[in-house]
Amino acid sequence: MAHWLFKSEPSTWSWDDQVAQGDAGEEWDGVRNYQARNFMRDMKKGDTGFFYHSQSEKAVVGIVEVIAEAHPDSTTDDERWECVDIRALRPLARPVTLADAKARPDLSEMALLRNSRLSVQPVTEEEWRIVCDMGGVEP
DNA sequence: GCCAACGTTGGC
DNA sequence: GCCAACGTTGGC
Repeated sequence: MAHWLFKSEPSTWSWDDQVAQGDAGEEWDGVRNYQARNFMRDMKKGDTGFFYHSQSEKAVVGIVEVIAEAHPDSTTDDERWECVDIRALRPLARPVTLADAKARPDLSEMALLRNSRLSVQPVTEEEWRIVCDMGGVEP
């Protein structure tokens, strides 16, 4: 099972919005970047990911699960763009901030730190365990 | 609010 | 196919 990171501006789509969708989840639509789209195409049902708040908060706040694999993005007729569906699994006991992650030498290779503009990113098994541990949540 | 980094577009 | 111009994102 692979791990990922989904980035969102809380003012546009927040963790609370995601939680409100319950187990039905929601499309991760609106992505218009090939790299991010390609990562979504690689996702499998049951993969898990971090939900990251950009802008004001800059922290991983929750864990989500992929519940539907890549399909056309309903917000556009452009067939190039696809997205997955995700649902909220559980919040982190303590959000892991960007500053927290930067302070960890063992997270220095994380895509979040190396390419801050990528909105959907892969997370390695090791990074997954470290961030879950820092956040006080079961991996 | 600014600016650096990066992706995309379009002219040649 | 290259590269300059432009737009967007996100950290500070």
